[in-house]
Amino acid sequence: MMGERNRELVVRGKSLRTPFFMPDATRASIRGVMSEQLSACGTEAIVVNTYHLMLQPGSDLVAQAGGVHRFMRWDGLVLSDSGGYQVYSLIHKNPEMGRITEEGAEFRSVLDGSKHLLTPEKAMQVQFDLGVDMMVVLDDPRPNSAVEEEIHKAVERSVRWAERCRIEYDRQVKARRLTEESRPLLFGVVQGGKSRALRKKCVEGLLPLGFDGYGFGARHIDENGEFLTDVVEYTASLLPEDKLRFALGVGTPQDIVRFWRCGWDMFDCVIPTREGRHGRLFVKDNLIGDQNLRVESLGVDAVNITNAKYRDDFSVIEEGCGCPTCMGGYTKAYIHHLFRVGEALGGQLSMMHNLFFYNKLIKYLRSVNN
RNA sequence: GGGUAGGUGGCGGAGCGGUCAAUCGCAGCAGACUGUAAAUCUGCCGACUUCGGUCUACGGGGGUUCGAAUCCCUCCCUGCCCA
Repeated sequence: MMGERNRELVVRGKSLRTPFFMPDATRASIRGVMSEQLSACGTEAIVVNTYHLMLQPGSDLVAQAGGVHRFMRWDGLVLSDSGGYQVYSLIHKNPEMGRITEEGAEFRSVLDGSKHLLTPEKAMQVQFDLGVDMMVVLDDPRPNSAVEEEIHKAVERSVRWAERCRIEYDRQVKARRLTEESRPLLFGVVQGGKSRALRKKCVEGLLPLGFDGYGFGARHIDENGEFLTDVVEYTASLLPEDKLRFALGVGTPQDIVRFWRCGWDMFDCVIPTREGRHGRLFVKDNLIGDQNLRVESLGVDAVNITNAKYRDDFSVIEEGCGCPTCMGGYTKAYIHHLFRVGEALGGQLSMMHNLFFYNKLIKYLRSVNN
């Protein structure tokens, strides 16, 4: 098992314990949840997106606002994703949305069709303009179903892009006169799909560049939805113990525990917010007492609040839950009603419950003597 | 009383001789969602079913036709206009 699993780190003057979960505020917002409420849910750090904020409102405007923290009124930590995921979710899934060249990713804007070139250097500059606490190199993720040759090329390109990011990062730190204490952390991202050899090759390319932490990139499940335990565990074993290990886009409560057991300690995912907004609420956290953290015994369940059976269920989502929604006494019948009539408050109450649930899971992981 | 437009599945509303158990939207029932093109998307949505079909259906009744939600007659009922 990995070294110290529950440790405190200080990033730009703010402390944080591992492991931690960051909800995705892609466009500098957790759709309808205020910062005060986020904190009440136990959230300590969030993720914003380079690509989306670059297009709208533009990183220069965020800089003008005094940085993303001030802009969105969030005092906690902020990590920005590089736009690497959009290389995958937009371009690889829809070739008409742009193309990848050695220079960078040429996006056709999802907003108006205009063209935008996101180079590794640009990705760094934008993230510095956003003024985030943690940033990620631009990478080139590929679907796990891609042929090995394609993933091999993506690994090599990701390493070259990581190097360009590293160079631009150092340039920015110097130009902005940032110190060791005030500089943001920089994460490299390990690609390589399902292949041990390619993951290793990628790690070997990234380590000499010296990042503050390393991410597990691309999907962690295969085409059949099976968790790639071997490659997830193997990749973690290749990384220095004193570096942060960031499982990008992870995941379901079960997958977070799986990753954590494999040695990863940072997570971000849209699941708690998106599924909450879609009416799926996590309940029945039975973790307490199971020191082995067997995923099978997690006891995580979910209710679809839009189901007709909740129409007249006047109990809260989960008795004893400390989230703002349950503590506030909002019943299932009420939330059900809000979804029925299309009121945004239904999604907001649900997102808060799910975020609290995720943070409760994280707190439990911190408490487990590993 | 006269004229006129209509009556289609829970609602709205297509269809105007066969390929109609009937486009589509809403409502309803369930599901999906993993570095957010997602307050989105998918499936089901007359009854029964051994899922191949079977039955009852487009206001009621009666015709024409090989065949009618679609054409004709008649009755009933709505909306609008004129008295």
